[in-house]
Amino acid sequence: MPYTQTHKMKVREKIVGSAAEAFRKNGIKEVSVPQIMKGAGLTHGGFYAHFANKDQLVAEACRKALEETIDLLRNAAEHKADDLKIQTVIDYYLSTAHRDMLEKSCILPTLSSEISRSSEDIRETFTEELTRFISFISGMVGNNDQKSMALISSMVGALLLARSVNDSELSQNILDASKRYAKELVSIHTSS
Amino acid sequence: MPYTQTHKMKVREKIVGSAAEAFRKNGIKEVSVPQIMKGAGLTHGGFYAHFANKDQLVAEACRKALEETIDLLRNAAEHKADDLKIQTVIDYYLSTAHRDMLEKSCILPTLSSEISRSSEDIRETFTEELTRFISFISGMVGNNDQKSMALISSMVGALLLARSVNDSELSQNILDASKRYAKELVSIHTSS
DNA sequence: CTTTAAATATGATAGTTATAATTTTTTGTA
DNA sequence: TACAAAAAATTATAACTATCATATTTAAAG
Repeated sequence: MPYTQTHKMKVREKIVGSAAEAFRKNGIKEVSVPQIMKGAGLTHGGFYAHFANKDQLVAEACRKALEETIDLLRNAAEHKADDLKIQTVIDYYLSTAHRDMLEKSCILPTLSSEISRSSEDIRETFTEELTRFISFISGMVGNNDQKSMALISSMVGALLLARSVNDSELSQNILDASKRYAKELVSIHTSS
Repeated sequence: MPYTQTHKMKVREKIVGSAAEAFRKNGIKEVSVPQIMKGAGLTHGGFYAHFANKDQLVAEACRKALEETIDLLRNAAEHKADDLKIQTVIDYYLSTAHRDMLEKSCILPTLSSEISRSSEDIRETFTEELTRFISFISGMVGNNDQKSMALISSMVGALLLARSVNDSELSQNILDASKRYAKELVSIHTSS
């Protein structure tokens, strides 16, 4: 059997990685299969030896990207005291660094609207990963899923809007306002 | 001069309206000029007698859609007591009706990510209208712009995520959680 | 009515897309 | 070193895109 056993897997991973970056930077529909393959150092023809179609790649790229984001946040919060973990996550998520680091950032603000219009397979994968994300945040706010969902929504919406506006002061204000209120939200006592 | 003076204006409005609906339902890139013109009852060729290019139409459609949303929310809150206006807005924005009424709904969750990657003209128009939106909400929360921005981010993110997931129970939970915390946020006393 | 300019439709162009078939290259094994 | 099978590249296709040039229709003004 020519080529090592792991070779195809590695190439496949490279394609998924190329796609995960390109999608975050430019959107799913805006990035073509040839562009993705070029980003992985290949030509477009070989694509269908790895994936049945573009949708399958989209689903995998979303999974990979969301898992990377969870890992990143987990690492950032790892060495903090328990009650500071969520603050760290909020500060990171709503930082200008995260706002401006498009191709490595969280897919939720960038790709969710396209995903909501995508195939069932993509939405299925996305839902699984978002559920994981909710649980991850929930673990930092006293296992309160409601609080976690509200917090995530808040951060996702803020990053989304902060990226859309043309005015850097307004953009910063949106981030700061949400940061402040997200932290208030964390400290609200709830019966749930 | 053949055709009435108002005729071209009316047709133009019709095109903008068709675009505003189609974009919200399917995204900007996903909707072609021929599709928009068909939606307005016309053929594609005449498009460039009305607009210099697609981007110009996108900017106008975004302006129109955001102004319609503000009007809608204003009307919904109009006859409520002052301290209930914002609750009404939150309840409407995070309702399943609004979630499911894609082509008539607020563009912020649906189009913001595409807009963040769009031309300067489009972002400029978007920023103007978002500023208006922030002021509108601010007027309902004691002219607190920070609170307004945090609230809008929260609602936008929640609607976005509620639409993306595959699981209607999770979708409802996201809406409910954000509704609850948005209301808590409104009642937080702030020094700003 | 007839004219005429504006509005709309038809048709064309050059580019891009996802996908598939075919050819070429690669590389572990015999 | 030669071979076989797998991987990747080239090429092809049919459908779509934004935009433009040209033709046709419309309806107001004479």
